[in-house]
Amino acid sequence: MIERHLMRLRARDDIGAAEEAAIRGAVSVIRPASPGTVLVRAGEEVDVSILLLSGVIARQKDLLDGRRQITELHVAGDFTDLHGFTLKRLDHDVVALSACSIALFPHRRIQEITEQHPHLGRVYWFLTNLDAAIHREWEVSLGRRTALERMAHLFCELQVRLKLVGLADDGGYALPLTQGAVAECLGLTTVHVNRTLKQLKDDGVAELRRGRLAIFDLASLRRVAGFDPAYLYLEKRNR
Amino acid sequence: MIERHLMRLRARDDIGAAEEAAIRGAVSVIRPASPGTVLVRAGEEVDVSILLLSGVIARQKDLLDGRRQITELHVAGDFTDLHGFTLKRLDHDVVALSACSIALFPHRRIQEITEQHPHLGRVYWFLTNLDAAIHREWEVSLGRRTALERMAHLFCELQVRLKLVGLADDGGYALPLTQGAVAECLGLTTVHVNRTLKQLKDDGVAELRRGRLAIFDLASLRRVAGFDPAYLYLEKRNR
DNA sequence: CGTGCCCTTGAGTACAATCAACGTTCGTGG
DNA sequence: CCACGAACGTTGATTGTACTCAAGGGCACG
Repeated sequence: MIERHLMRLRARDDIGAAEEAAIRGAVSVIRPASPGTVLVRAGEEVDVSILLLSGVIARQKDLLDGRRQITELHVAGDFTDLHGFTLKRLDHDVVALSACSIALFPHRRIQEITEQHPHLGRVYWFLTNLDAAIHREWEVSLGRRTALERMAHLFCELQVRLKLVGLADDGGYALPLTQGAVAECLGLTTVHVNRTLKQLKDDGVAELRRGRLAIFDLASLRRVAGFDPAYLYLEKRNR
Repeated sequence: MIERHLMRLRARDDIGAAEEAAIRGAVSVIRPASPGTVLVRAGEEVDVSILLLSGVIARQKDLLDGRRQITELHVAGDFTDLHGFTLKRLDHDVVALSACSIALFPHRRIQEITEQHPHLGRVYWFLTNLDAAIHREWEVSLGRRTALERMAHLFCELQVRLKLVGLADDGGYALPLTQGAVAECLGLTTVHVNRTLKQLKDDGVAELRRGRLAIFDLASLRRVAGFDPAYLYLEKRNR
């Protein structure tokens, strides 16, 4: 249930039995969400955070004239809005991009955890800082990478993050996104995403079809992207 | 000395005398930094965080071929790398863009603070989440805003952040950046920044000259930017 | 008073956007 | 089971914003 979340934590930190119990005890409601559901609206006060069990969820920001940017994608095991614990309201929407299963984590319990399990509190602080590191890498993509590089970089990032929770291998992974959603991640138009996907496919690198990314050649994909996973902080940390 | 930092904290939260004492007691060395100094190198292990007392500091990421993106600007009162406390090493450089004065804040003291002053711990967690919110807004700029909108938006953001610590008013503020540095913030080239600045000036909105941004018409600047300061979380929070 | 950095402007180019049309897939109801 | 509609995907033609390349000007500092 929250196994993928624990996998994600344990990839980087030792989590003791008492800490695991605290986490398990904090999770309340579990429920499904269908594609397109807005789970949290920007500006709205929040007193729970959402733990994503399966599916893909986006953080997205809209401009008044309809332009839209997705600022981060979330996969199974991620908190989609742990930062809401300190921010109290979000500056962005949280939207299900595919069929999802989510669990709710009341902020009251997060506060208890930070006070009773300081190490676990730091682990959760780390998770929000990891989201910020991902934002920074996306800023680099949006500001300095070409369309092809951006796309390849996104696919590399998701490959690593999904592999960490057992949902990807070197040959690909489930990626239930429309080309429009990919465009909103990459700061491009749907049309240009379509052409860029075609180029990746024609070059024998990867192909996105029917909700699955097939990676023909992971080394090529990483080369095209100029991918360095350091920003994902994959190494194990000490207490 | 760390007055601007306290101003920044108190703009959003009540900070008690014991908390203030804990902060003051944690700050060790104070030293200057000249323009261009790299204060922290990406990948390097860190055990202190930097509190900026005056000047402008950038977080910047470089690609192998020399392309560079600044992911956030810091002004007096900001921590430039509080996230280093949980990340242990940074995914970006920290670079002085102007003459600066900085104070060092050992991570050991941050850990003590979070354990002895849980509320203050949450305030510092909040600060790192605020940086993430700024990153998200920059993603929107880089992905979806035009050059003119991006530039106006950056100038609006800095106006608000500097006003909070008493370093800006509606007529402008000191902004000791080269056009090249502005370009690295906005994902543009120096040449295009020069032309976009000229447009802002010719339109009677604002002018950047000799290290100072003169704002002719703040309302116009905000209109051009489509600026909404909600992402800066300016409202006072309760414990 | 020269040297280097930064700023400015012009001319030509390219990457991605826009506009437009058509094709495909999938879910739904008849 | 098939017909239909809507959403998603594909392709072509054209336009435009921002990049590149290039050269000259201003200013500060030694």
